[in-house]
Amino acid sequence: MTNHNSTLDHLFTALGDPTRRAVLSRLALGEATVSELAEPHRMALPSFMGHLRKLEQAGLVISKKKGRIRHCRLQPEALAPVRSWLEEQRDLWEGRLDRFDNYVTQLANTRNQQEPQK
Amino acid sequence: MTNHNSTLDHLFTALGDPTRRAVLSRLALGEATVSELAEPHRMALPSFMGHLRKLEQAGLVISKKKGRIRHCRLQPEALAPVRSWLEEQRDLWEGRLDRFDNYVTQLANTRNQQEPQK
DNA sequence: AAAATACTTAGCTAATAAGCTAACTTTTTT
DNA sequence: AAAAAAGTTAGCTTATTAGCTAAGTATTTT
Repeated sequence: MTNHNSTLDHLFTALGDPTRRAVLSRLALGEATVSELAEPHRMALPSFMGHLRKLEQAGLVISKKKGRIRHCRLQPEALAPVRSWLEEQRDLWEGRLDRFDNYVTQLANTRNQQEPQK
Repeated sequence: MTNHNSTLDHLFTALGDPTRRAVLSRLALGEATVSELAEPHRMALPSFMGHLRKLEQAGLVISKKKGRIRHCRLQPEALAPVRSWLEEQRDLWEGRLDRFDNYVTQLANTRNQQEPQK
């Protein structure tokens, strides 16, 4: 295939897990430290860190360490490629619907001409 | 967590693979048989069927067998939960920005009152 | 009736993901 | 100076994913 878009791969994969989506929702309310983010999830910290790492790799979260504390925040622009892909798909699909409309319209016209009264 | 939404899990996971996204783009142009869908992908048929199965499990594709041929088509409504989730996230984030704006504005006012000229 | 087509099923391998515990490093607190 | 806090790193287990080949089952075609 011409476009193996690994950015979309990483984004969609990151979003395909409930823990990770919960972290994003939490971060939408404001910055948080790793422990704060981890607290609601029944999971050992190293396991949770794995999820956080995926979110960072997808570009959805950015973090910076101050002293012994790591602060995380959302990078909402990172969702742009996802939105674009969805819109692109919608356009494709609507394009198809339009063509189908044209076809039906044309077919109706043709029929009216060929069989004026049935 | 209160909402372990496995529909979103399946959808995002299905979208997180380039072969599967390519199949969706292809199907946006119109129905196709399994072999037609598989043809552009350098992959054995059983491997490809695995991808198709995931798309069906996510509800994105519907197929029906006529004779020995399986015809597939897109189910575009299936993307709705994805769109909803994205909009929900955007709302959350914009909500936060609004609150931040208010905070900054308020802070500025307070400063003006406390330290009229610095 | 035989051969070809279009999947399907079964079973196997290698890689990745998700989780854990234990031990370690670096700040901060006391 | 010692203890607590907040991550990190290392290493291990289990489950899932993605791919393959070989063989099997219906349906058409010839």
